Amino acid sequence: MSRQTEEAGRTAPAAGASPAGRMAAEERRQQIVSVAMRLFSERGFRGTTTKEIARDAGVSEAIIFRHFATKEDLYHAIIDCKACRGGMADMQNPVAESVRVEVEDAMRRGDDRAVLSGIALSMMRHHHSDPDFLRLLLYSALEGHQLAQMFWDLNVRVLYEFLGSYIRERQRAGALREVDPTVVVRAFTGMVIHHSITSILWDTKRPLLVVSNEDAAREFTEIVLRGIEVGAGEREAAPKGRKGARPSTRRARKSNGQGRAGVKKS
Amino acid sequence: MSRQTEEAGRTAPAAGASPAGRMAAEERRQQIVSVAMRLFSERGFRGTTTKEIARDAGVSEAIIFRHFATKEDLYHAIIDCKACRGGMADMQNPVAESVRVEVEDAMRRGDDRAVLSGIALSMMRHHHSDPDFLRLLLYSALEGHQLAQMFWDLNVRVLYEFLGSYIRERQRAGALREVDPTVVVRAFTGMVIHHSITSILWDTKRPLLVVSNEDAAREFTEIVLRGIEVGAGEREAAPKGRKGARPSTRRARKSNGQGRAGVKKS
DNA sequence: CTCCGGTAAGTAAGTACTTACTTTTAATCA
DNA sequence: TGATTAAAAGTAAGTACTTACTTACCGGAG
Repeated sequence: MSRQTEEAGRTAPAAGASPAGRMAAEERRQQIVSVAMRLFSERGFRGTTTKEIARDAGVSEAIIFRHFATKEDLYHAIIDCKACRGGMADMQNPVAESVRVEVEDAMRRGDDRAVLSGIALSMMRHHHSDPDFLRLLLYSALEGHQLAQMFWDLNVRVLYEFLGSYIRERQRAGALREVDPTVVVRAFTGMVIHHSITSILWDTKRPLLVVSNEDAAREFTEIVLRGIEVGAGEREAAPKGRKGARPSTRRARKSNGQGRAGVKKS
Repeated sequence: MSRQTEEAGRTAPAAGASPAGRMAAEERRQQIVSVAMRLFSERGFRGTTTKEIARDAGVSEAIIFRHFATKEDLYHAIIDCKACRGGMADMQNPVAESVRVEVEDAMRRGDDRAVLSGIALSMMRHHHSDPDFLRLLLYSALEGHQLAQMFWDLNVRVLYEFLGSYIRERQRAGALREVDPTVVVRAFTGMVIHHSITSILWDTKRPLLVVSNEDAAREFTEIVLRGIEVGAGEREAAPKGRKGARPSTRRARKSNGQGRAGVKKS
């Protein structure tokens, strides 16, 4: 008993503002969702108890179940609140919208560096500003909840099509060499996402690499772009590898045409 | 139930006649560890019950606690069995050893492509041959268990030093441009690990990219290497970014420690 | 008064872990 | 050889506690 004194101030009848006394239903609902999201992201869905959520929200456990029929329901509320947002597909988010406009503008100019680093920076900023969401997503993927699938379809697939078709276009324009665009997208997003995950999840104490988001975005962009630009000596020639390496483009295009690599039904 | 007939035939120490139920202690211990590892990797440590482990091992729950004092103990047995193995640091593993020899040989020859694709291929093969371990690691990192930290220190740190110092050496030799080697390692491992995680964890149905480990290793290697090789027109010139991009090397070299000329061997 | 946000005190089904007991195995000894 | 014995593999049925979820009842604002 009286365990909630620490957090909620126990409705504190004192004249001062009671921090979490009585809330309107919708307000309380929001608060529970946000507390639950934090805890799910820390301990996973299975690893979080409704009692913990209640304690952190400063209410009794029964309140949770007044607002949400089941724990699973609470999870779905989080999805509704979060799943669709946060990626390039998020039209509602004004920040993401401005990034999209900026990136699409760079696309029109053919400024590959601005395109890639714009995307990378927007992803990294999102990851770092909302690390809980990254953890939530990872847990969701491991635990097999639908948040992961939803995020994948709503954001990742969109990004692959968006970036992939841009790369294809630039290849037709002769600016980029012939590599499977899907491989390039995977490589690029791999750098970015792995960097975020690493610095948020693993590399916290004694970090191997400390770099600002801006610098990281610039470096990654530079590596990938140099990696896929047509070289000085291969402007008009057949797309061949140099320096005695295997002509790696051949294989990739083969695996592309051979089956269902990358390109979907369209 | 004859659930236990599936795994681990019989005890075999004395003349046959073991009715497939009873095992020698060490054998049973091993079996429990392997069952637990599978379940932990599927549902996480918190999400797996000792009852489930017992059922899948075909014994009663009490047997688990005869072999392992606590559930946590069982987790530590998994660490002992798995944590140190599986990376470049694993000297016991003959396969990893041969890869290491191969890669070090390529390093001596200065064959950058063989170095990078050898490392990438070995990582990817390991991920795909033991996907449980990848999931276990991710769960471990999220749940804050020490397996993650141990793996990080024993494998990731080693790889960063190993690859990083090679890149630094090749930069001194004038073969690679001046980027922070740590950034390059992060970019490269990011491609590889993200690709593994993506294809194992997320991209299972309707995959965005289907590519063999060999092709992926070659493509990633090609992108990164072209990305960090000195360009045709910048052999002797000061290392500057081109195409109007910022000179991204500035920051990176600062954190690197500004390597002097001093060519080693090639 | 009467909603309605809030609580205390449940419940049944888990949870990790234990106890008390039986069966199998293999070495020992009359 | 074959009965004796002790240790180890195994089990059924617990214990104390936690879990998601319920029920019955407050009390202050409109």
